[in-house]
Amino acid sequence: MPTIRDVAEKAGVSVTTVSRVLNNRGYISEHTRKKVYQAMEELDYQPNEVARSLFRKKSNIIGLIVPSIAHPFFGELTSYVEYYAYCRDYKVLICNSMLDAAKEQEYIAMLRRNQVDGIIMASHTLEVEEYKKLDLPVVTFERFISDKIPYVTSDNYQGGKMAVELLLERGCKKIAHMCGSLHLDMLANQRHQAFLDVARERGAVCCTVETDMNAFEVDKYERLLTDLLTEQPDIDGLFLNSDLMALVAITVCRKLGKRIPEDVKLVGYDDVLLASLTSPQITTIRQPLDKMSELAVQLLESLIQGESVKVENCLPVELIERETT
Amino acid sequence: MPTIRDVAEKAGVSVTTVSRVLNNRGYISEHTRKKVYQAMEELDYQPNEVARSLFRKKSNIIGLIVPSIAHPFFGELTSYVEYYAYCRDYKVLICNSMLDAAKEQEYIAMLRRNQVDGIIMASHTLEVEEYKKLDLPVVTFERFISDKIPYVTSDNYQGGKMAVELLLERGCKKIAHMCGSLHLDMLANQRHQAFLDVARERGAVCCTVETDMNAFEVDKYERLLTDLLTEQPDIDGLFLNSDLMALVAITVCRKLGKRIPEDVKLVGYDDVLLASLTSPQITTIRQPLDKMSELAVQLLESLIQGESVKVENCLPVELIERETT
DNA sequence: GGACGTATGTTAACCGGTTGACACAAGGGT
DNA sequence: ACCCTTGTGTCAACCGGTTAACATACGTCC
Repeated sequence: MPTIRDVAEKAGVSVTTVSRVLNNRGYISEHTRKKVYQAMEELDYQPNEVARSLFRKKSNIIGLIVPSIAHPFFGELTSYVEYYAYCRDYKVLICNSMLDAAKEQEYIAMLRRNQVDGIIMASHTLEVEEYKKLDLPVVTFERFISDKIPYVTSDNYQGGKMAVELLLERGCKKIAHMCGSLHLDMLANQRHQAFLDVARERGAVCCTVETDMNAFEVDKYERLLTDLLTEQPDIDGLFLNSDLMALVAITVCRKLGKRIPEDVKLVGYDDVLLASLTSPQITTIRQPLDKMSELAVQLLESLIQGESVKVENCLPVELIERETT
Repeated sequence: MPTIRDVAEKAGVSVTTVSRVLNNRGYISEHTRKKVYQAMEELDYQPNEVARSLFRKKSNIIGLIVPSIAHPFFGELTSYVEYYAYCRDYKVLICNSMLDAAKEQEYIAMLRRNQVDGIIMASHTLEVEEYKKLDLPVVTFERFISDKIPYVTSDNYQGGKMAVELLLERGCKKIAHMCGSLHLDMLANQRHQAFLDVARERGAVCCTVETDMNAFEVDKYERLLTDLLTEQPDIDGLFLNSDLMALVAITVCRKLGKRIPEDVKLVGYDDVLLASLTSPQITTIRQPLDKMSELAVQLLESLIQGESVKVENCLPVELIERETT
């Protein structure tokens, strides 16, 4: 790899001059500028960003911690975050926490060692206190940590409400909600609150299935749903916290010989790409993932630049009715 | 952020001593080591990896270029690559080329600027020559560049062969293959070669649909498949180059009133998580993505360490028959 | 002829680590 | 008494850039 010295030599100028060209500061004649660019071209020179980062105390790298990029929701999220970050000249280091608290903490330490300018947290296995200690700019998805840490979310309560109301309107008598662990106070838990509130208000029978903390696995979903629907065969409405869960639910219903939407109705969540590609297509609550990701990147950049930002950033959800209701 | 100087001061030793503790070199008494560790603990010190990278000329970061992480295949791939890389103490910078050649080239330049130790390329929009010029360790997925650049692939010809043979065995008379652009000489094109060979050998009528270079979009697949199946309604077997395409094909067939597998049989490719979650579940050719990713990381690490490695790394595929055949 | 703007070079410090050379001291072994 | 091992410190150079301070040189304008 050629260095700035090689460029200077080749162009017949000083290192300072090359640096001035590179950073557009001070006086540079058109002639010299051309010579320098040409030398860079010939050497295929690329400035060493590691050296620049060290000096500037800014790496232009952000960390993104997700449970697993293999999960369609987080895959799409990552894709958007990377896109919007790159537009603002930030690179993304990815971390798959696999919903493992120790791993998540290790990742955070790693990101600090690597001097990332900020972190977007979409995995939350740690207690609030752990995040509060962080001296870095942080933006979270779907979790309130403190009034210093902005979060991006969508209107979970409204989403849960619309989902359940739709199920009841379509005639469901006994409904169930499948969600992740309710132990950590995630904003997504508001979906469950809405589920409970609406069910009570309308006098519907309801029950809840919490998937375990450490399981993001389809097998687990399948087992839980199979158990649920065999133990309580009169359940005729399912509200699922992700489209992936809904996808599994479709499979399980088919295996149990339950027709959708005749015998059981489903509402998923997220509206990932897949939701419209399944058979039947999944009725779901759409989170504006594109906008949410853009906003997260925007907020993080503002924090990095020392600006203060709104802490709560809640975007509207939308009911997309398809074929499972 | 505390520096090594702060640690030295707090522990009452010299910077050199702290560095020796950090890197386990030279003589250090147990007593001093403890003092230093305690100081690091108290300050919550993390060594600045940017400074270390600069000195060592090694960033312990690798770049991963994929078309889009939102695509389930590449999402899973990325997840595995990140996992195996992290096990070997490498961090991953992600790049979504979106199958855009200019973007891909920009990403490569960016990765060089950032001094990544190597690149895993799973997106290939550029001509072979462009990759040959790279002075970095590179491992590719599914593409032969030169005998200097190792590649990881699965047995594409065999995969194509098994897929088509299955379709014909199940009684298909007119089959079609949907694949990406055949323009660039990707190893995945061997699937198409196998498709043609087997079809000719068995005297089956066949045709091909190439998706456009720049389209990774489901809409595009849908349009192409709809056109195909309406213009040639006697097609009764589809071989699709990814499970995502197969998923779209299921939707299209349903819209056109064609039953699967009675009227049309499908074979997908990859065996991503989704393939077994759809209704009907997709018969597919399984690529051992986990092993392939691990191998890619292993190879890259070997290259980084200056070892020489086998150029061709081909893993076996497996036919997973499910419900679409 | 002096002031000023433009253009470039020289030098040195700095970012936060790592490393080698060398000095020095304490303790043990012979 | 001397050598060796162990433990620690000081100092300086280095990685590849950036930047401030200062010097110098050429035009040009008044």
